[in-house]
Amino acid sequence: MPPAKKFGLQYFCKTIQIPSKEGLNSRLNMKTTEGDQKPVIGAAEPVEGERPTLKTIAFMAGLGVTTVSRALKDAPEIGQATKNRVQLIAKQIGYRPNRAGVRLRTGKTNVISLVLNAQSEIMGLTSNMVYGISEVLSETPYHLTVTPYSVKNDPMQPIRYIVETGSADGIIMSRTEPNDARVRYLTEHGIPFATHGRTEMGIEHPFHDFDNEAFAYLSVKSLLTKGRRRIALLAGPSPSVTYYRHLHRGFSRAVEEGGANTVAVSDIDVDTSLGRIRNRMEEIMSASNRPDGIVCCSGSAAIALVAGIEAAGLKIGGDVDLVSKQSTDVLQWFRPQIIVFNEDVRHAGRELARAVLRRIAGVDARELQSLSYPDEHDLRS
Amino acid sequence: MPPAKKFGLQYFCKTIQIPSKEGLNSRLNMKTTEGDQKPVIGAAEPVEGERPTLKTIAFMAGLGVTTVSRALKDAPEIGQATKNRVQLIAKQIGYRPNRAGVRLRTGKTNVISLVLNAQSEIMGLTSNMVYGISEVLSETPYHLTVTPYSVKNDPMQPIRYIVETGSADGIIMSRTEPNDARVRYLTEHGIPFATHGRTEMGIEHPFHDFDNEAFAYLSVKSLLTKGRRRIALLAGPSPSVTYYRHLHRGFSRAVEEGGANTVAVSDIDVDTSLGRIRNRMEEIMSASNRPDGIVCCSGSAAIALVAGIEAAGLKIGGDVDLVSKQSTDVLQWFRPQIIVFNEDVRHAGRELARAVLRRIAGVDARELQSLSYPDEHDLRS
DNA sequence: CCCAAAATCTGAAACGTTACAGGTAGGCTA
DNA sequence: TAGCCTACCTGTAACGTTTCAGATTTTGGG
Repeated sequence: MPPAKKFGLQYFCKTIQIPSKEGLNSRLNMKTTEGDQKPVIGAAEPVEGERPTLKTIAFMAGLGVTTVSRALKDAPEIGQATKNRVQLIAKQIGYRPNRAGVRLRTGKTNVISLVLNAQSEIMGLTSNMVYGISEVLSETPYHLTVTPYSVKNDPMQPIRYIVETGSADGIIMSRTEPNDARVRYLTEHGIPFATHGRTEMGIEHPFHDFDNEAFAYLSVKSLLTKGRRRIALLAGPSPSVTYYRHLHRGFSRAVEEGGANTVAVSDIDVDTSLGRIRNRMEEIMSASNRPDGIVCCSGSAAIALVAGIEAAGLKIGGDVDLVSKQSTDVLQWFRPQIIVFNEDVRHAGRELARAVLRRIAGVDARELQSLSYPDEHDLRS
Repeated sequence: MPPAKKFGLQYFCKTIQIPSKEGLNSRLNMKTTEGDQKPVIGAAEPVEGERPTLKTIAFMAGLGVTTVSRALKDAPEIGQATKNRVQLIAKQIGYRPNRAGVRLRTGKTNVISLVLNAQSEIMGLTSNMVYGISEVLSETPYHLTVTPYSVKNDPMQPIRYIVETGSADGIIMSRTEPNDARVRYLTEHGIPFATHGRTEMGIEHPFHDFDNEAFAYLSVKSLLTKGRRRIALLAGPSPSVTYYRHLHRGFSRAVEEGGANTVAVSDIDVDTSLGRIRNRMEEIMSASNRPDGIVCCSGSAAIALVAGIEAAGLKIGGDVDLVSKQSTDVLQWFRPQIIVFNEDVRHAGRELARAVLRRIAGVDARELQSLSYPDEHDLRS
């Protein structure tokens, strides 16, 4: 808004109280259009097109840079009239603090880093997570940087990098493990973070998690009411990621309560390629002791799974029922329709972002732990 | 690596040539553990746990900060022996330039910003794009920040923000329009960028695009060989995004060449919610002049589309054939199986990242334009 | 063996911000 | 009126880097 800028400059130059001679001179070492000419009053004017700094405002308001800095952050030692004036100028000329300056001086980066595993993309997870986080950050001075790492690499590597180079004020990470080296490391170093998923290591830290135990429990219950007695579970990567345990806990509890039987699904998990899931599923469903009810914890895996079932010549809804978690709504339109529970990953992103921010603000970790509950949708209606 | 650090320090302190008195003293104003004590030789040692800076290396090597800075970037005015020594120390103590320092001094942010529309998530697009870009950036000093914007908001807003605050060295953006205000703005401001998709405004700029014209052409051809004569197209948002035109061009050409007929699909495009696509599709397929062949340019839309077709009581492969573009491999396992063309979005991400980087390096825009060709997979085999 | 040129190296300044340690003016108390 | 306190504002230094304009040493030619 160049017109506002012009207005601001002219308007406020008029209202400057003439400062002492030294004060004035010291304010004149502003960038001039030509390098060598003597400092003249005119030369100290903010150059059109140059980004305004504290110095610009200070000159326009006839104040010191320090005063301006404090006025902008509402410090108590600055008079109200001055604050108003400074803040008005700042707004009019479109002042925005230089991030590099702040970062160099204070060490604050105003960056939140999302550390993700690039391989284990459960359909829609990354994007929804990113958008959820961004929604929250967009109203703050924080930027979001994304740091994916390959599943083959050490998950600690990006974390160490961030800590060593001080490149973020807070970290959000997924694929949390029961005994997570990253959680330990970050806690020891006092770096704020939040995890998608829980740990089991006695360290209190911010997290958001989907209640996978409830999901598995309810899923089995749902299969039981359909008369299914031989239930199988396709879970997360065993047992490295925590929610694998939650799934099994809820699953086993419901199976036992219902007096049903468990059919083990070996060799595949949610990380497995869809092709292998399909093939393995065809094998499993061709065996004599095949399950008649399956719980699956990923939408894309469910699709491969259905393909395998049908390749074995079986019919969903007839020979076997299927319940799946999904983190995007594609399964809604997938056929045959199956029972799904939605995990709202975008909501998780929002929660996680809020958690790190509040953690950075010093809130106790215990107050930043939340769970979201499965939300059943019987798509077969 | 604290052991290496220790080793480096001890080793090199031995090899320091004793510098002149002033030189030595001037080097002693390094951060001491206690604030007020007099500068002693020991106090100037790099503090364990503090991040090393140029000053640390300078002290250890008995050189000036300037020399170290130059030596690390292989400047010609530094002796080879010095360079080797400095670079060795830097490596041993794990020196990494402070980004805020560099950025403040040079204005270089070492950041690439991915500006995305949060709503128009074509299944897997965002994540694959992010991972593709990251793959390339991970071998450079660049970080990736993601700036999503709502489809309701002005697409220019995040772009303006980035330019005004100088928060990135380069920008990657999608949903390119024939006459794209962002492209014009960035070109005028001389900010390096690359677009996913082409413009038609006579400005040469780096881009990567999927050849949607070829995709549509080949798709129709494929339908024609199956005897389909009444062909419909579900395209991108009309006509704001450029590839809408490419799709139609390839589509029309093939339909004309084959002497077939076009069936218009109104009211819906790839941005429409899956629910509305399904419903609208049901209507269209219930009408008397329904198509018998459909080309669809998004995998998730195809799923909703199939649901609509089947809701109308029609059978894929029998009553109607479907060809779709997909940017992830879920359709592979979707049933009924349809003909798909893969767009490798991860590859696009890599291309785009390479393009911005080379653009930043000063390469001519015309050398940074690439197209990727449709890759047919008949999943029905 | 001397001097100029080339080869190396150097400190100071600057980028924009905030923390620190005052400074000044005005009003109040004694 | 002197002394002090409060309210408000100030300049300087520092964060880590690079650029500028030298300074010093080494080399080589005569």
